Amino acid sequence: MSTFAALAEPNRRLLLEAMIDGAKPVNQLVELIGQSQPVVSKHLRILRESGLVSVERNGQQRLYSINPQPLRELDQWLQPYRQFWADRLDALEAHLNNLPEEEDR
Amino acid sequence: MSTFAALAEPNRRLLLEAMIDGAKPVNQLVELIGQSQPVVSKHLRILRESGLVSVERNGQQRLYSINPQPLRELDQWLQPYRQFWADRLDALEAHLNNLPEEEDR
DNA sequence: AAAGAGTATATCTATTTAGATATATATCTT
DNA sequence: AAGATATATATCTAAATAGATATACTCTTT
Repeated sequence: MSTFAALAEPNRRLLLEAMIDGAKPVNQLVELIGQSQPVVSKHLRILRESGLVSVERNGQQRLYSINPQPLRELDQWLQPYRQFWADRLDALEAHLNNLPEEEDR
Repeated sequence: MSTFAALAEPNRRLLLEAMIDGAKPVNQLVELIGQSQPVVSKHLRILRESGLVSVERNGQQRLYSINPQPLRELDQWLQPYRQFWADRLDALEAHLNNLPEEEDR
């Protein structure tokens, strides 16, 4: 399944978003998205097969985490369209505003 | 339909890509993606309803062009994931490298 | 006004897909 | 080893969707 198709399902986007702050076991993901465990496992399988997440065993749990490569490619796919919403300086400024915060130095 | 769902269909992505260099009438788009006219019109309707394209009449033709707003939002959706493939400086550098070319000044 | 060109819509069908339910597999605990 | 816990898979069903075909609409040309 393409990255776009994998991301087309809202619950799968929720699952990804839940992993932004780190790897999560399935039972935590089940709670977070409020769907049955088999449904969550099925979505996770699709995310896995699309390369969007990786799994790691930890005892009887499986820890799912984000695999950034397909998202990177999505970022690149967007490239030719960026000309439509900004000239060079605006794009740079927007990018700087979007960067994660950090202490002054 | 969500932006993601609209973009999940390969022919719709082809249609969008065909509009990168400017507005195009339906018959040109039909040729470019090699699908029947009704199928193309259907895909264009979905792109329209998702806000990804705009139409303008020109005599008996309809000119379709890219409407960037949803793609912009997709770009913003990606933001929290960018930390996974770069630290701040790398991200900035990558962004600068990605900007459209322009003459020196 | 009639004919033709460009495009949209309606309807049908086959395929895909999300979620439900039941069950299997693997690990841990006692 | 038996039970409990965590997760995956199989099967079914209802809904969504892409493409095919037929037809309607609108503008232009004659």
